[in-house]
Amino acid sequence: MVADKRRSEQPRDVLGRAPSLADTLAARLREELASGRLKAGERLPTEQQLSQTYGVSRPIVREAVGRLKHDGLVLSRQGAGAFVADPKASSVFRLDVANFSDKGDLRHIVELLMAVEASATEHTAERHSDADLATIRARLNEMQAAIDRGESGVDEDVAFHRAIIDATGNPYFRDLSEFLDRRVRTFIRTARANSARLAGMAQIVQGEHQAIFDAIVARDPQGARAAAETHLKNAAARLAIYLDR
Amino acid sequence: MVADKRRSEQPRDVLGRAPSLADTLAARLREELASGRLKAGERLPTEQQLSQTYGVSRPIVREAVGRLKHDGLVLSRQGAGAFVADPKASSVFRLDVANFSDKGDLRHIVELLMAVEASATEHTAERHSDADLATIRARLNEMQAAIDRGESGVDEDVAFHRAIIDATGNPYFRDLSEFLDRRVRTFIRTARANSARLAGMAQIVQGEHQAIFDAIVARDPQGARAAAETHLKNAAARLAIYLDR
DNA sequence: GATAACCAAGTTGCCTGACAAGTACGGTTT
DNA sequence: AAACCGTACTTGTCAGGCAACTTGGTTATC
Repeated sequence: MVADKRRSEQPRDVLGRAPSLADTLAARLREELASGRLKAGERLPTEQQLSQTYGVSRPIVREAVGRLKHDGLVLSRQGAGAFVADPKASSVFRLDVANFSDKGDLRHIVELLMAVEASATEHTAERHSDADLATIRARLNEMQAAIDRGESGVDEDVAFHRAIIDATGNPYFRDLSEFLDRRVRTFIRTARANSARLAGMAQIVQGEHQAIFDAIVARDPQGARAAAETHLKNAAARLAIYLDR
Repeated sequence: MVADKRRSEQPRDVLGRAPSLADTLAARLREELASGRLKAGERLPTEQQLSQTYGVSRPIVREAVGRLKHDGLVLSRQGAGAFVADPKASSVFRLDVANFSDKGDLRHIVELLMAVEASATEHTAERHSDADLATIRARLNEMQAAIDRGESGVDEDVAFHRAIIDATGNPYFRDLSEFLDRRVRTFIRTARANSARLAGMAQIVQGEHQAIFDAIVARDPQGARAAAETHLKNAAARLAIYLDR
């Protein structure tokens, strides 16, 4: 495993990256499936045919079809062929956040994040263990310590929310909100970077955190949900400020 | 950005399909990344090295790495190599529902479904158009018609909820709840198949639908959320009955 | 001596051709 | 008519090779 010394030179994938042939072919086939020209259970053209139709080699076709298989859209049997999978039976879900810079898109993401986090907070309020509570309290204190040190506390902020979500014991909540959180909060982080009003705002955020924590301690699900919702709503509002500049 | 430890790549024993080499290799590499032996920004071994290390041909390595690229875990630049992607920057999320028969897993799924649908219903109540409302009403009537014909109305049930979700205009709500819905409701459908108490229950369900619809019409977000929550909670309870038998 | 142009090795992207393993279908045999 | 079998077809895998691109060091130039 050779280490790359120039870590700052992380390749920018989003822009400038020419899509590979397999990528474009996979996209076209996906379109073909979505359009309904190929129905569930039907057989796809053979790799040979596909390679001729689209003018690429068979390994490329294999790679493209392999992705569809990976995403649960097709199934293949050696010797028989590849078949369109029944969407009802598909067990994988794929979420693509393509154009994150788009403001409408960001709003949609935040809405989903709010739905998940508010519900998770509610659940945690009604079924947390003592150990869960101790962890959450520790994160809350760390956030305060970061603020006292004059830092933004964004990382501690994330950790606090994550502790709450983890306490639900629901891996789907955990994974989904971790993903959404990362997307939204890295956005916030970069947006905040040039801001001067950092210190005061962090303390306001902390106050909202305290309200959430108190409701959890009191085992008050409704209150916890409400506190989480206002917190997230405020966060979205604060975010909007930076978006408009 | 991957959601699950129970990767579907390894034990695809569902239909007896032996996992392909590319599948298993992809799973091993994924493990390698998740374990942290390879950190973000580092370069992966070359395809040549990988093919020697794991004793497979280079096309197989390409296919495996291609899946990691597809899932946003790896980025590659022609001539330079393949690099571990920064999870923070990853823009794809993958949700794997591997062992759906597991009861705990089903509960987690239902919890997520409830979170998404309740929030979506709330949003629709506060910002629906007349056209949205007309569509939802149509679905409600179709459900009633199905019940009057003595059918279970499961399809119409799904369509009703889907109309509400669509009205939010949030594609992430739509896609996610469609996926979860499909998983849960096909389960319900098969569970219900042998049940005799079908007719009466369908009418009860319809009553809950009516409550949701009324709250939406009244543009009462809180009421809509509450109605949706009770409906989903009841649905989960009804489901539990069939699970326990 | 510092800087710019350049070259060679290494790497991924893609291709052709081939063989093995498994499947489907039609013809043959019983 | 039913069971059997062989052949063509399809996917899974491998080997080797060329083109495009990146990188780092070397050489040429000022």
